[in-house]
Parts: sequence; structure tokens; C-alpha cells
Amino acid sequence: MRRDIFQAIADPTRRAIITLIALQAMTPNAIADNFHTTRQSVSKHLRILTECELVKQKQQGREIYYSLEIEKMKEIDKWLNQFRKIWETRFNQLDQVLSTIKKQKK
Amino acid sequence: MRRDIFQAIADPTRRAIITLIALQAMTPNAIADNFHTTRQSVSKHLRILTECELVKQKQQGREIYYSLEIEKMKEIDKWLNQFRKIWETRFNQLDQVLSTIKKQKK
DNA sequence: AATTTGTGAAACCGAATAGTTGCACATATA
DNA sequence: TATATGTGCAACTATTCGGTTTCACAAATT
Repeated sequence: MRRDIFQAIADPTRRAIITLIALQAMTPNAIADNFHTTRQSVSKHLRILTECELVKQKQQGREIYYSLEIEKMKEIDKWLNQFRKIWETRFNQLDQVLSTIKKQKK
Repeated sequence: MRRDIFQAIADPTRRAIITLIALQAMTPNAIADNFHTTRQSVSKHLRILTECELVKQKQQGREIYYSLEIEKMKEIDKWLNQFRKIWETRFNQLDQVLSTIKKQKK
């Protein structure tokens, strides 16, 4: 049972949930109303999101409000950093390297 | 057969492949040498990465060099933008909204 | 021409996944 | 107290996934 942030955002429903609760905390029922799925299904997604600490909950009587753990989202951004360095470079390094390899082989 | 970029980067081996070929194009065999897996397994991952246009290939005789389609990576960055706006805000908006909802209910 | 090498793809398998159904439990409300 | 509501969780099912094995084919090498 792999439970990392990349596996968590792989599912489109979970990405939609994340976007939905990013700005305001919501209950599972309220979240489910926004999709063509059941409350139980949303509950399962929330469990997965909670397990990888992407989401936090606040009990409010019998209702549970879920909201995004925004700090955790930075981890994706952090992973992207290595590629950001590349795409910020003007010329196409990849083609350069490729032709370099080609030359070395000859 | 859902084939989007988020599902593509969900697998840790695929993320490793992406990192590996980000700076220089490599053949499937060369890639496989870097992991504890078979060439066929890598080939399957490359197929998935190709299907969602994260990777491009260049035939070189009987060898095929795979390299990262760096532009495609920007799509993840683009998706992150909506959250970047939030985490760049100093105070915690989420708690604010939550207490607002609480007040409205009373 | 025969053999080796690099590759894609199909068939198969065990594990994981998303969703549904049903149940249990706690908190509201009548 | 009885009923309605909000929720988590377990069991089940169909589908997908990652990996292995096997085969086919084309390009190099002998």
C-alpha cells in the first residue's frame, strides 16, 4: 500500500477534491454533492489524502470539515524544481546532448 | 485506459526514468541498467510516458534514444499555480473560512 | 548467410485501485 | 426516548497496474 503524494494526485477525483477544499474546509457530504459519486467514495478518497498528510480534518459536532494541508503541496513543487532549471534554459539542451552522444560513438 | 501526466508520474520508477533522461537521451537498455528491473519493464514505462507525450524518441540505427519532453512538465507546474497563490499568502486562510462557516451556522 | 544485439508487443499473473453496498456508531433533532 | 443525520469502515467486485516471460522483427556483426 504505497501512499505518497504523487499517487494521491494521480486520481482525477482526488485532484478535484483537493481543488475544492483548497480555499474552504468542507464536509464529505458537501464534497460529494459536487461530483457524480457517492459519499462513501469521497470518504475513501479523503482517507487516502489524509494518510499522505495532504488533508487535515476538524471535528465540528458530528460533522467533520476537511481542508487542504497546503504545505504538503510544496513537495510537488520541490520535485519540479529539478526540471524548472532545464526549461528555463533558452536553447534546447536535449538535442545538444543527443548529437554529442552521436559524435562520441563515431 | 486513462493516460494523463499525473497518472504517469504516480509510479516511482517512471519518476526515476524521467529524472534520468531529463538531461540526456538514453536507450531502454541503458535506462534499465540504472534500476533493479528488466528492459521490458522499462519499455512498458516508456510506452506510457510516450502516450502522454512526456517523452520523445529518436531512432539511431537500431537503437532508440528516449528523452524528456520538458515542455510537458510545465503542465504540472501550471496545475500547481492555483495552490501557489494560496501558500504564498502569509496568514492561514483555511482557519478563517472555517470559523466563518461556524458563525453562519449559528 | 548465420549469429548477435536492441527493441516493441502480446499474453499472463498477482497485487492494487475505485466504486458500491451494507453496517455500526455517534450526534443532533423530534 | 425514538428517529434522523453525518460519518467511518469492512466486504465485495470489476478494472487497472507493474512486472515477467515469450515471441517477432530489424539492424548490426561475424
